[in-house]
Amino acid sequence: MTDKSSTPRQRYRDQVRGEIKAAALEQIRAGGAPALSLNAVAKGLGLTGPALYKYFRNRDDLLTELICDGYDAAAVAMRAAADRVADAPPREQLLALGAALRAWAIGVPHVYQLLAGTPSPGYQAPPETTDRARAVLGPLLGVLGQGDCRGAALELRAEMRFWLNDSPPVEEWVKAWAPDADAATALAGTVTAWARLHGIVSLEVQGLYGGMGHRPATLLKSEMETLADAMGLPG
Amino acid sequence: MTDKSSTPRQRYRDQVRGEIKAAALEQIRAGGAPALSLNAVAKGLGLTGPALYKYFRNRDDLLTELICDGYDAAAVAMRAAADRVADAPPREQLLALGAALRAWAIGVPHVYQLLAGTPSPGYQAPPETTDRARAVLGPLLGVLGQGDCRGAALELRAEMRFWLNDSPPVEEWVKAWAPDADAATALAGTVTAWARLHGIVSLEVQGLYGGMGHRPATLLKSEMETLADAMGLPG
DNA sequence: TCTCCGTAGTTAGAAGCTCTAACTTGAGAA
DNA sequence: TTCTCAAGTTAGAGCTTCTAACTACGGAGA
Repeated sequence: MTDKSSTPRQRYRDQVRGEIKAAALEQIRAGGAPALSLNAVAKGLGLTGPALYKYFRNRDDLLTELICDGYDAAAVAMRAAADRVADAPPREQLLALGAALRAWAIGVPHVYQLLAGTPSPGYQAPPETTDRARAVLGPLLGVLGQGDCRGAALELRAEMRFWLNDSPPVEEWVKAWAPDADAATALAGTVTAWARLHGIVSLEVQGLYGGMGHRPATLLKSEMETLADAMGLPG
Repeated sequence: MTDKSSTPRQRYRDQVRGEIKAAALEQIRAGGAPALSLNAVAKGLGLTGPALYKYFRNRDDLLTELICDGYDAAAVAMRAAADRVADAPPREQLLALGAALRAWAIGVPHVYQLLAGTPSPGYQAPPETTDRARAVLGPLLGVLGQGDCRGAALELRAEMRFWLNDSPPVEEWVKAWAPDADAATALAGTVTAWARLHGIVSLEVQGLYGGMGHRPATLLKSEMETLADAMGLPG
């Protein structure tokens, strides 16, 4: 069986698709998702506008692919960070994962905004983004599964148990990343970490700290340390 | 001196401006900020497109006004909540303020997204939004100023001192809302609360909890309780 | 080697958008 | 009662997404 992706036509097609995506990202970097113009992208590549419709069904299709690529890149960054500190104590792992997500996000703020925002009138995120988002958060499950809820987090953990019972995919996801941990504990810690990280990072990439004199890194460190304390993470 | 806002011309003008804003908000509610079309708004009011330019300089102008209105509404909601629990212990005040912001946001999710996102290609938030955002967070200063940083938050507080020294408007803002508190402590607690609230609420209004079985209210309560613990708030 | 198919790219154009310019009309002010 | 000026109109430039119909060429098979 001939490798389908290696016929000259297919290779050319893949390359052009890549160039289109790169040019589109550049436009989004300069002016946000609403500024993406297929016409301008085409012109930049020496084509006319309608030619792009041979490569992407429409504008939303292109955006969706960029969003999926974004999730994948974030997941790679998280995984790399997790590997780097695999032998460190859990508390340090949590700090490293938080710092990694922020570092990735501020390196490509327009991509982070793409993942978080509504890029287009009536845009609906396709279902496959859920899986990709879970891959980004996966490494957190393994770390926070080593902790233990206490105080106000107990109620949260109780609710996570219901969620786990209702949704087999979620249960599988947790089991895959934290096989030995109590699933509800890992999930409660991860959801908390997710919300904290997203709050800090999204305020930063949207420039809402503008004119604020503090460094988001300090806030992030403080928040991850506090979470490690609250979850009793050793290290 | 005749009241300028009561000449018939002016009253008519104010009313039409109000109708335009209401129709615009309705469009944004239905399809997000990028879906706002001045043409469609005008048609809905029985006018032709260009007529709107007698009332708003351009599309961004209208958006800016909607954003300012949004901040004002959020500030009113926060202030009302603060008044309602003025006699309660600080911990309960913090919980109430957090719940109030979330309740306001999920009541008008499109407005919250408007405040947080990039509504238009190249849109630049005007400087007056900073003051309005501070009015929203103000009540938190008074509550968290009654606490005390410890552990990992000490480093954050140290950074807040620099910020206070560098920026007189910030110092004034804190003094206005928490005159008797240590300004850096109040600020550190408020920035932390802000980031946590924004993380939880923005994930919710953007539907990123979609298919997640948990109730954001539980996460919010847990996070505010944890913060109250970390700041040693009595209650 | 020659033929033919299909894909890449083209132009033309519909329908929409923001926004400007120039005009008309009618309500309030003097 | 007259005059002024704001409100609203039409026309149109220049942009957008996206469809339809056409051309031309590269690669696969006879």
